[in-house]
Amino acid sequence: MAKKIHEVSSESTVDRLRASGLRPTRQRQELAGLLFRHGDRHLTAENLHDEALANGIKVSLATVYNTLHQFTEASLLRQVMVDAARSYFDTNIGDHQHFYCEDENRLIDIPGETIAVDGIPAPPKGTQIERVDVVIRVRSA
Amino acid sequence: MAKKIHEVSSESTVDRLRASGLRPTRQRQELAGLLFRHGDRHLTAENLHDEALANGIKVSLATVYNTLHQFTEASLLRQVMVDAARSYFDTNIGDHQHFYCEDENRLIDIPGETIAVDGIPAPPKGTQIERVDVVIRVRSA
DNA sequence: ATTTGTGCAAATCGTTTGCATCTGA
DNA sequence: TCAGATGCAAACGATTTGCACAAAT
Repeated sequence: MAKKIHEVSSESTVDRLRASGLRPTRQRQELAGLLFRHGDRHLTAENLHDEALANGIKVSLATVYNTLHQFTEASLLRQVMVDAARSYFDTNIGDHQHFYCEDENRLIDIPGETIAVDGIPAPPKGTQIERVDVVIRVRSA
Repeated sequence: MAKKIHEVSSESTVDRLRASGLRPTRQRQELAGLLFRHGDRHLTAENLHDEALANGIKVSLATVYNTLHQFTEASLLRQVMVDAARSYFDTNIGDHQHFYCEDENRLIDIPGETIAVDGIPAPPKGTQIERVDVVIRVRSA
């Protein structure tokens, strides 16, 4: 008989998924558990897939991609574009910006209160601002 | 006898390449000619390749990629990361930022003087700021 | 002469999709 | 029951690479 090693789902996770109109399937609960258990995180689809496998969670890479996009659409995650090679997903959906270490491919949060963008021109006719993204690229000195 | 329809190379182009430590090969001169002939532009590798072919310039897509990266490294171009699907290259290397129309996948320059980022925290220990990128994502209202 | 760049096609990488099977409501 | 999810493998599109050939210094 297998021992239950981890407990990644929870009441709140289930409710959160339901509130977003997503069926709380086993995979979504387990992935949400990994994503939101610890604090703010920045990870790629591969990262999450590896982490799932390492935690004994059976899920395909395709489902990880689907889930990440569904969560992003449901505003549970935010996608960060910094590297042409791969997409990062940020579990912090609050107002904030990022440092990006180009050497180590690592993202670091900057709280939204500390940073500000001034002098934004009126958006092009017929459009409205969706989001303002700031990426501060850094390298080892 | 074929008539010379276009004249994409020039003294300044050759000098510019030389100054960047790049051999002024036929392809690099012609691509540079296309890139910098008109004002500020935002284009993908495919865009440039198509444009080259349309102008009777014989160059492979692989060479276009190589050239774009070499130009970027030589600071003749700036790479803009806004879309996970493809990379844009900006012929404007001055201080400026961008609107990004998510509907039409179009970039619009914002002059550096009009926009400002305040409250940037000290960069992580051992690193220095390389560049500050601002992307203002807009959608049709 | 030697180094550097080019072209092509094949390889690679992250990501998406088609479809048969499963599962939650 | 049955719409919605999943898994797998195959498809995909953008980008890179290996290597023989060509061009620049």
